[in-house]
Amino acid sequence: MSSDPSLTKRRKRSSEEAREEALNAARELLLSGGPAAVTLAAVGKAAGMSHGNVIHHFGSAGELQTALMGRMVKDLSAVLAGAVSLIRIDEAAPRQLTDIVFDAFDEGGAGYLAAWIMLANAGAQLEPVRDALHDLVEAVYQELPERDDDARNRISRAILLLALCAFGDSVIGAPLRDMLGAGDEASRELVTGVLTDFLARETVSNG
Amino acid sequence: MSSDPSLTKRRKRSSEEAREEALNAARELLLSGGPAAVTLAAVGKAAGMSHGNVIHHFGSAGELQTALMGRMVKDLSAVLAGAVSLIRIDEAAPRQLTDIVFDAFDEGGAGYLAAWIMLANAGAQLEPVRDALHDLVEAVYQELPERDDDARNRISRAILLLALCAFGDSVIGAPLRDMLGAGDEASRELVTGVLTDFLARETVSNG
DNA sequence: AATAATATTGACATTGGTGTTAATACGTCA
DNA sequence: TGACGTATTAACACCAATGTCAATATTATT
Repeated sequence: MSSDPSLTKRRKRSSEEAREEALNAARELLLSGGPAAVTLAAVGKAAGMSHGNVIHHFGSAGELQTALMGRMVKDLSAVLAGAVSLIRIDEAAPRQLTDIVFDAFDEGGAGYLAAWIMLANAGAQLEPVRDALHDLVEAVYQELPERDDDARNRISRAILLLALCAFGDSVIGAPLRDMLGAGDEASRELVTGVLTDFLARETVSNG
Repeated sequence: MSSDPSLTKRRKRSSEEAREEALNAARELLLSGGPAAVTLAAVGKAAGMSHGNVIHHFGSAGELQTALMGRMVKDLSAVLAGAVSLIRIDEAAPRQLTDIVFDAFDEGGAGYLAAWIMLANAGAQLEPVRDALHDLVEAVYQELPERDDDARNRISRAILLLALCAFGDSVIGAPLRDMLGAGDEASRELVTGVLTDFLARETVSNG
């Protein structure tokens, strides 16, 4: 009775596949149930494997967490990087930029994951985003008619505001918009309007 | 050996005091170590009491968590409400408004706590903030020279953007500003500039 | 087909957080 | 001062999550 061929239904994935499926399951669990819901047993069950197998592929629960953070940052960076090639400065540019960054923080719950990273004191994990943001600033800058330090500075500030709003909206936007009686698109329209000014005007009043 | 007077140094607080000290300890633990650091034992130790006593005052770990969320929302609402009386529409108003709301999210780690609430799927806990935001919108509105539906709508949008940025900056602002080479005050200066336009201009481009 | 490599599992030990309880110390009030 | 209410504690039981390990199934290789 120790070996019953009819009942054996193991599925053997490659190491990469197993990790990928486990990470997908972990991400969904985090988004649906919060950090506390991401346990080895829960991830294993959702991914169709034993919790011991999850440890086998990641080493420990902490390393699974780190891998999940790394994957999210990688995805977020990739979306931003992919957006760079689409940048064109015309009348539709502000809304396009807004949608790209807002979508980047929405898709796959990147904003939620970023918040989780910050709460877990793992801010250093966000480092790879730095290059993506720099590339984004540079791409917009190169499209400007007049290029100087002030212009680059202006773009940099615009991207900062855009990222802050995109992040904020992805995490707490829904209840906030509801409280203020604003529609689903309110945040994006708002930021689009601000960006339009930023890209059009010469300088920005400060202090 | 069951009673040794020389070693007894119990400190008996009132029920309110005990709860308050425990909540303060819990908040600090959450900010310094993340959600996982908020355990009954840790809270008890930080507050100078046994973990059993924490349960005695809150009923359960979950109720301690709920109480902490409620306390944070109450504090945040109070700061916003207290700001209402200070609102004056003059040249310094935008920066003043910005500082009030940014400080509200910074003080006591309100932004971090709000993010934690959203991650824990407890968004309903934020409900009391609704009134505070409405009052803030109304206060600014009453200071406007021309008052109509469009004006109130404009204020409402401005408060939305302000809240989004204040929240975002409190949680992820530091690393973001660092990535973009912006100074500590960059976010506030940025939002102040936007608010200045919002309060000055007639309408806002949308769509 | 046989062998090697490894993905996979189930059972177990361990740790840590939660919650219970009986006993005890502290403050209040008669 | 003595009694009462309760804040407080230590010790315990319980459970869930983590991690270990030996055995087994599955795929690839020769």
